[in-house]
Amino acid sequence: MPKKEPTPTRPCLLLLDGHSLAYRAFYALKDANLTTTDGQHTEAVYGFTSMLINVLRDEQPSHVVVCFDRSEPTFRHEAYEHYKANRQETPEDFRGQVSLIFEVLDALRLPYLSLPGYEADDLIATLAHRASERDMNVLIVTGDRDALQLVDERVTLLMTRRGISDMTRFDPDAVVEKYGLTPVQYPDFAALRGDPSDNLPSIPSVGEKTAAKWVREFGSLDELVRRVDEVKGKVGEKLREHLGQVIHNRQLTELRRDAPLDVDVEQLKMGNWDRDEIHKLFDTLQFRVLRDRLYQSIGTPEPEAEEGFDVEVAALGPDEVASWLAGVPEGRAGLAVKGTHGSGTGRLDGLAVAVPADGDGRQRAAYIDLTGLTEGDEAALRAWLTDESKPKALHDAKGPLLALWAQGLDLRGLTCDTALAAYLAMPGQRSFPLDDLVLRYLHRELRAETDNGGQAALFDDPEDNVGEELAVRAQAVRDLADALEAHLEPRGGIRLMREVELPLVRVLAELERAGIAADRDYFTGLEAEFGAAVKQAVEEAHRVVGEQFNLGSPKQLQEILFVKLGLPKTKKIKTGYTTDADALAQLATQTDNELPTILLRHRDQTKLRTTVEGLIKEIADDGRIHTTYNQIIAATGRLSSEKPNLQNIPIRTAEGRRIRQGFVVGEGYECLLTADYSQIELRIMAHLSQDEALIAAFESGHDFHQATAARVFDLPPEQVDGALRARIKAMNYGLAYGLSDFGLSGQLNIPVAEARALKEEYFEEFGGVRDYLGAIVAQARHDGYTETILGRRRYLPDLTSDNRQRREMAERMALNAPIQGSAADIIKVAMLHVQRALHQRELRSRMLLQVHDELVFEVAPGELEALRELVVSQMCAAYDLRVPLDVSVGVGRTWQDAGH
DNA sequence: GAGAACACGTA
DNA sequence: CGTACGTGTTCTCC
Repeated sequence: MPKKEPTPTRPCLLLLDGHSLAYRAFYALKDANLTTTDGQHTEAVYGFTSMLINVLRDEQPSHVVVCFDRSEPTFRHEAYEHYKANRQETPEDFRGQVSLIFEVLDALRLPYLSLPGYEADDLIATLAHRASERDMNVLIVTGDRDALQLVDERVTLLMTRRGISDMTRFDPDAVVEKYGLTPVQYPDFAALRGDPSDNLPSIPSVGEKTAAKWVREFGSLDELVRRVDEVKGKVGEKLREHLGQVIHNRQLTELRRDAPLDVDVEQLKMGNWDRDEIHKLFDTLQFRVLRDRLYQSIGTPEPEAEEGFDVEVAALGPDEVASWLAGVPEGRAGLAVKGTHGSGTGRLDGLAVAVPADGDGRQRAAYIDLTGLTEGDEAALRAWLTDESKPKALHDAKGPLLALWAQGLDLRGLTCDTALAAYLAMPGQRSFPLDDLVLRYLHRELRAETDNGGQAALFDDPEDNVGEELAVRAQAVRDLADALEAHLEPRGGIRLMREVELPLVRVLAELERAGIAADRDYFTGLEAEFGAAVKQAVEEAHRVVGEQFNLGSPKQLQEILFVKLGLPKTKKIKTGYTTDADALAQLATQTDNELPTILLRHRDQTKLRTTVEGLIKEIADDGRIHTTYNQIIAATGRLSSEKPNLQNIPIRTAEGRRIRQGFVVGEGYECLLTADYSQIELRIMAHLSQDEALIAAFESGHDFHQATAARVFDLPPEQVDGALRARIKAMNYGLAYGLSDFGLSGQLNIPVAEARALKEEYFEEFGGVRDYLGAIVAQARHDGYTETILGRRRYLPDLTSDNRQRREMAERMALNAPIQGSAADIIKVAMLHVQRALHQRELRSRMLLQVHDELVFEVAPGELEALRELVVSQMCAAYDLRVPLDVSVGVGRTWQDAGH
């Protein structure tokens, strides 16, 4: 669930443990067996460099240094002769890779260091200490748990989890959450537990659990030693017996913060790397893909430093919230929250409010720690948050809203969501990080400004740092809301935001919170059944081919199908010839070999099995599946659904539909109801094109495809057979996607010439459609964007590209965007109206899902007919098209039964 | 190990 | 050489 709110980037020293990371990389990639052509192994240097590139990209440190161990004995060896005595010899293949890492660091102009007698950890501890004293933030990257002791308010630890780039971020809270110990307590714990990797002995029958329990109970090892007689039982005896050893361990687990390093933190500032040298080195190492990644991710030098935010933040203590909120000036406040959210719920830890500047022009903000509120505070905060007349702005509000709800709070008066506004301004972008938007629209850095420029003002109390960072975000959101509205206003996007997208946030949050009930036992049974079918298909395939192979590997499949069996070649793809379902179906008809059919069945069943597995994993404790809707992903204005994606649950095949039977009505409700728009995109096409023949086809009362086919082939509708209808149906739908003659021919399995002729015949009857489609592309090329019925834009700069492929792609997008996008507009409006009507009539029934043109509801007892009427009327009336909107409804115990 | 490529489900 | 998505698996990287 947890999706952490991003924290602002600020100047910081990045400290890496070279050997620790190199080893991790080596072992993670050992099976990959990476070597250059002359046999030099590169697993460690490759993995280390790959990780380094990512960390530099993601963390954007201002200073960096990589610390290495030395081969000489350290002070720990002197104190304890068996220190690390159990270490295995360095693997042969690892040899020489550390010096290659040095070469990479040289070329990147990144400093690295080591010191005789000290381990990298001690150097890191020392430098972290020195940087802290200078008010810098520190980020440590290592795989060594000993570094946990260094974590504090200013020092964050990224510890590799499994491999090398899968890292956990530890701030003090995270350390406590994970280990139940503070960072300061960690070395005490490590001493008690012992450490096999350092060869520190442990106390017999005392493991991590007991060690941690003692440290928690007594607070520290010192205290435990002082009161060691209080420890009862056998373990107490063992402890007393080994106390000397533990105390000795303790001297070794402490990292030295006073290593005599002759280096000033300021010397570690990042510089520009040597492109030539990188090219040469990567040539010898034969890093091709990595070179591209390097240049792509951090190839462009930093933009010139921008100003930060000048904001005065008050960390509100107990009983200060009410009075502070009472003094908030008129005007829109910016909000920023600290917490996590996902799967229809969340948690809120803190909240920053930035208010309009008053007389002296100084920006004011407050940070409210949600964990320490008095009753009065909470009442005041609740009143302010829910006061419709207090306008507020927030970035990506749906998650915070869920977090507020989980806390028993609510939010009203939201007049701008800066992520939504940015989405409407730049619908093609797929993410909208606040710092990027701030740079783009406000020409500022997302950080606090100080009088001395550069470095952020840091408070003495590190707690205030969280507050300050959040306050900066709140202030940025406030300013950004104004800037984005000013941008959208002349482009006609304000109404769409205020009247559709913004109110929809709450509706989507309600859907996510409700979730849909799942029948876990049923799904489990289904999974087993699909699994058995997969197994059988695998066995059959192996038998037919006469050898074992991986059916899930397109690469091996190509080898089997086209080389070993010599079957006809299929469509070319990058890596050879496709083995997709179309191709396999083709092969099945072309040859006598039963393999393609077996493979198709295997694909089917595998897909179904993994779908069910994915669903089972997402069933929450309440027995329901809570998807997350993304409102700011799809370039056309549609929603998307993730974790899990409930917008692609199978429906086409009977086998697939069985999955829908696992989505059931929840406890206390009567049944599920689904309502979907029939042919909404075609109706929109009729509306937009104003083609009278198409409009007439919708009004004829006949089946639409049948009616259009009748017109094209000049037959009475009753005489249109299935084949003719299918042809025109493919045409009807294809048009909205920019279907080519070639594509149509492929789809209908007819020659291209025939497809072209069919299209001609179609357009003879529906000329308005052709005119419209041509006009829409021309308009989009002229304006640079398309527009939906509600004025939602999609920008398509490629319409004027010299590259034919790109241009034609953009043309198809231009054809489709107004149609798909208008359908998205309509169902969004429908959702708002339905939800409003449900509340107004105080019905207990609730909306659960949206699947582009379908809504799914859970019907409360006795409300079926009222709900049906409400839903149909609201959906039909959502928008006034030239043709009526048709809605069909189904009811049943499961999603499948409620289908139609 | 991460990222790309492939394959496939929905509207 | 039909649009829009999200997810799972395998393979490449060198």
